[in-house]
Amino acid sequence: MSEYLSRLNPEQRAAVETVDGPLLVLAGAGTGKTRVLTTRFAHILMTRRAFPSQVLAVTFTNKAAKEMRERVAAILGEPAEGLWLGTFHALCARMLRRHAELVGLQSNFTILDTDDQMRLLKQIMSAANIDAKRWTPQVLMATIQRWKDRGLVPSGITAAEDVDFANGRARELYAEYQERLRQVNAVDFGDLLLHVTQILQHHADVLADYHRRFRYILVDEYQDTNTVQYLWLRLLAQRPQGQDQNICCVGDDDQSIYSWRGAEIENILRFEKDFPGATIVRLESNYRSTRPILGAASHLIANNAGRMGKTLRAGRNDADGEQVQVVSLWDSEEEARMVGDRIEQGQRKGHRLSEMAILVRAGFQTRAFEERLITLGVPYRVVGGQKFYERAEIRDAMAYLRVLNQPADDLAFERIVNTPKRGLGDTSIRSMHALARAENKPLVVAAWRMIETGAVRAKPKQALHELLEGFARWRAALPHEGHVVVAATLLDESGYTEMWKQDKSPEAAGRLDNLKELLRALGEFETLAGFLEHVALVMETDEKADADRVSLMTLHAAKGLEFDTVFLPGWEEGLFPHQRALDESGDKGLEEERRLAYVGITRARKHCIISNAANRRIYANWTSQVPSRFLDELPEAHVTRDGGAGNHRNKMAAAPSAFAGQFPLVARKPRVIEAGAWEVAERPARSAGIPVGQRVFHQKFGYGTVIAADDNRLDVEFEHAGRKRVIDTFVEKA
DNA sequence: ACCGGCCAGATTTTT
DNA sequence: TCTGGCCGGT
Repeated sequence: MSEYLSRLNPEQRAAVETVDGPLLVLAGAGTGKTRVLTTRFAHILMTRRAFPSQVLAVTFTNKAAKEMRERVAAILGEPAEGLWLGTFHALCARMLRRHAELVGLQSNFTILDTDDQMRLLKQIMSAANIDAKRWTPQVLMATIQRWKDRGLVPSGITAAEDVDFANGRARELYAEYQERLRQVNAVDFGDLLLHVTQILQHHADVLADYHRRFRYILVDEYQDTNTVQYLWLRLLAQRPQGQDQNICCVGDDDQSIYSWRGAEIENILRFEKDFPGATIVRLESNYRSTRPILGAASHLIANNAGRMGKTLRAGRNDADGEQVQVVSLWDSEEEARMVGDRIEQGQRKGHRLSEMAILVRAGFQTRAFEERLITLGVPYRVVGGQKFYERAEIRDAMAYLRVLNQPADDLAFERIVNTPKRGLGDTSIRSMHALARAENKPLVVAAWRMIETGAVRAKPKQALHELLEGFARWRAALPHEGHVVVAATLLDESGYTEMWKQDKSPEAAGRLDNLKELLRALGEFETLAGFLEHVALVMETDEKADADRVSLMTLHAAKGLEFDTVFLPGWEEGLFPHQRALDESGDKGLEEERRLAYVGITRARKHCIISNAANRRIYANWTSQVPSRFLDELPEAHVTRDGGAGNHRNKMAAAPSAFAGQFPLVARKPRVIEAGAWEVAERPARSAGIPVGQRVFHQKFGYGTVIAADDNRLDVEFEHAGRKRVIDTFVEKA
């Protein structure tokens, strides 16, 4: 037996060796999904069932694609060349470049970023006289994206579906948007899938060609596919009667957390119907986490209806371990202190910071933890957040490069024509637009025309002339000077770098560094066009995961990662589950939130600490928070509860737990420390019951008398500020 | 053409 | 509380 097969357990082997016919692999968290996928890929090649170019392997992220490529190469013992392995978008971009003319594009089309899309939509909306206050371009963009996710072209949208926006004009605006994109030879992300699907549907010869080419199809994270991705896959996988449909989809319905982006969990639930005769293999042996962690996660997710059904078993020999801990705290600041303290304790025990993570529901939550970690001097990194290629200076520079590459890229030209300021305001740009539209020519052509005809004032005219001549010069220099040198020259001569050198804001220096980094990245590509394609599709730089740092990120960003220790703060109603998910999607929304909780817990290998705060500052004021219903859904057998502060939901938890004190980490120590040493001046007494009639002092409102008390909230008649409701920890007895 | 002040909004975001 | 987008003044 081949060596690579011997390393698999029986269920994994079944998933690898079932090569012919449709196969769905339901892979629970930590069950070796990636190993199965890559081994299967290699197995197909090793057994000579197909050449590398005859396998189509699709992922959602570039990271996953990269990892698969590397691991397949490792098994094969040589770099895997000529593969069709990549993200949905990258593969579609590749296909679309080959057949662009079938949808009215040229093969050198531009892939727009969201800024460009937004600008285009704003133009279209204002041209259509839509009240931008009532109907925002953001909403229109989301609407169009959702249609594209569903594989709908403008003509495919029924009037009934078009009622939400601008009195049923969204469809018309969508059509106009698509038309404008075609005029500027550009596509947005959604178009990559949409156009290719259209091509495959309407051009039998093209489809037949891909059918001949792809003998095996592998799909990762199938639970996250949206409708258009599903259609695309089905078109490629479906074969005439009698031929095997060799499609293998790997996924986990319990980890579907992207419905708000158009993902359809139904796709995975419906697999057997879509592909009759499909085999289903379940991977349930978890090699990542301890038994209590698996027990907690399984018990929680069992509250969801409509699952494929799957039970995680502990596959590790050392699976016994510490209970999952639920810690209830007074407020969000105390929560941050608790997490910070435990991180320090872990550090003292020799745990690596890179093996600890704080996973939050919403981005704003990271701030409290950042502040705390800074105070403690604990290095951390925030994963996600603003990406390199989303920064303004990078987008500007990219726009310059796009114009250099393709003069007809109107959106890019528009972005930089007055950046840095060249005295070209609204008026000049609008007349430039008008001319371009009238003659159906790109903006640059219109700009030249305006210079020739003197349709602009002297000052803007000269600035424009200088810019256009610059582009001609830089473009001419490309062949002999190379793209890196030309790019550097361009940024200097256009005045762009000078703009940031003049800028006195504290970020300016960093921006100049980023521009240097951009040039370095550009140097790794042989052509400018290749670089632009890469940036449009990848949108991330290779992160150097060098230093030993705590990771801070959203639960969404954490999918697919794992850590020894995971902190899951903020388990409070309204925050997690998030109110908006409940409002907008009801029970479905709740179930997705629960899956998110499941994803969070299953990131942990050994220690999982869940917390909630009774009070949290949201925007300006303190709000009292009800503990999350998910806390009640955790099984007592695997959970230790500590700290009753404000735990209204579960009275039992307020009583000392039978396990309290058994583990050093569970002790109430953190709270004792903070009470004595932290913010004593500002936050003196923990209420300890302030009686009605008590005279009190408040930092902001001054002196007053308590007239009513309701749990932790006090109604106080202040001598100067009047009657206010305050949280009791904010006052002291006077 | 540009700057400063005011008001609304504030989840998640693989490409 | 903080930020970003829009409007009105210079």
